[in-house]
Amino acid sequence: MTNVTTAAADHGSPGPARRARGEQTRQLILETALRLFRERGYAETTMRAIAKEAGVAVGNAYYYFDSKEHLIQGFYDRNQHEHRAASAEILAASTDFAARLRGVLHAGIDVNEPYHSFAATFFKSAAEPSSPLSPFSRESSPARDASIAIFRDVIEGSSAKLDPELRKELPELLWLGWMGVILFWVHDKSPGQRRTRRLIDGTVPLIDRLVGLSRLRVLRPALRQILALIESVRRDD
Amino acid sequence: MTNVTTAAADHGSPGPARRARGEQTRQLILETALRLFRERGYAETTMRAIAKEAGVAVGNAYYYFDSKEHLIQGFYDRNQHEHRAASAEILAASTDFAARLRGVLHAGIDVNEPYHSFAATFFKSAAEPSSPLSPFSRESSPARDASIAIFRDVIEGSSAKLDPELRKELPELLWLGWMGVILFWVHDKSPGQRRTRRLIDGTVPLIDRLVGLSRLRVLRPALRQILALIESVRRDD
DNA sequence: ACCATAACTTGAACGCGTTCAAGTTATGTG
DNA sequence: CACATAACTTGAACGCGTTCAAGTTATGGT
Repeated sequence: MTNVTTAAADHGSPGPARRARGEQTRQLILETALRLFRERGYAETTMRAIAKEAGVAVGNAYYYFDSKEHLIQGFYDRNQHEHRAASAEILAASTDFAARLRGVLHAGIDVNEPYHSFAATFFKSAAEPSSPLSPFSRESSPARDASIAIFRDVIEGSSAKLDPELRKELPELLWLGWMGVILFWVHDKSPGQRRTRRLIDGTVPLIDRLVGLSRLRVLRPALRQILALIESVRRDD
Repeated sequence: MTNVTTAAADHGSPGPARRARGEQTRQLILETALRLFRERGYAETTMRAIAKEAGVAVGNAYYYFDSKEHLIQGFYDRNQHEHRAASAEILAASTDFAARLRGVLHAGIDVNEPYHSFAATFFKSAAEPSSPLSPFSRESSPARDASIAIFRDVIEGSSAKLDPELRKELPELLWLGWMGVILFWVHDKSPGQRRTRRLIDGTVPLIDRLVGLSRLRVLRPALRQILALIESVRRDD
């Protein structure tokens, strides 16, 4: 809200005439924070501990990050990139829609797996609608768009033939499903989160069949109805 | 965790040889808290303010409630009862499955409507898997079971004919869908949350049709596959 | 009636996230 | 080179949720 804070928020995208020192300190604080989160958990890591470990004053951390929660955004960005990279390999290997979708979903779980124990701890931050960490918030729209783009790739590069109207909506729908999988995963306490794996393996064939059916003329009215529903619910914010 | 705290937790179900004074204080604190939440919002209401307004020491509130979040459970219970009462009227009016389901969902939104602005504030508490406020937690299983029972009534009292296997699973599935509607509602900033209303009105006919289709012999294998998926995902915790 | 014990109540104190007025350091300009 | 200004850094202080040792009050057994 203050001038200082607004200026600090700009650090996200490195401008042209930016001092190097600031970015360095920012990275130092972020990496120290993520390391301590991994080692001790989110709630158990205090801002004082982060500052002390990074060798700066506690107020300095608040110059670069609006709050403790905002440090998590760095974690999101990192995992997002890892998911994209892991997905690229899978998408290069096959053109079968089901195989592509299944691979991308499993890759997403793989990437997040090491953080399962403390992902739950800060997941609540993401659930609050007003929080900038919410996957539906404006502040996470870059990350959201990047994530939706992965699912667009799943469809575009696949040999699956589907209704053109559905094709436009499907990436966002798959992303929504992915959020559901994440929600399930966070609550999944089974060893290795194998219930989440089973959920993916069981759901993908159903989606695959449904998507294939979308071109049948008999089902056209039903499909239009569903698409109209989505459109009507999306209207006005 | 301490003896005192454990004893306090027992107050939820009034024992036989319980002192009246304690229950009175408990109610006083809870009602004061809910009133202040409504007036000022959850985050803006401090435990000190609740204690002061109720005329007790702050430590006394912690004798009856493990934490500030636990005060919300009282809010849940109250709304749960209101939903049940509002649903009873609707369920007495019609035996049509779609009308019953639609009515119960709208009634649920009606009951929660006055609290929309601050429901979002404490919704994050419910999203954390480890939180006792999570709808999936063991501590909320009584409230969850009561909520599922409403959807069982929707089905049992309806004239809809459906596959017996599906009939067993459907109440819990509808409850899960209801949680999804609530999640949508919490994020819904449209005036009067009319997008949520549209979501309900658009989804209910689809569910109705799907449920009706469940008895068709051609779709039997697909249905069995879905039920098997649910079963496999439910296994082991 | 008496007292041991459980039920209840108190408020100071702790550690936390966060703020901010005051400092220090680097940079671009004359 | 000097100096005004923006960038950065500091740590004490604030209000919060929560804890707990110490009190007070009511109850059941004798």
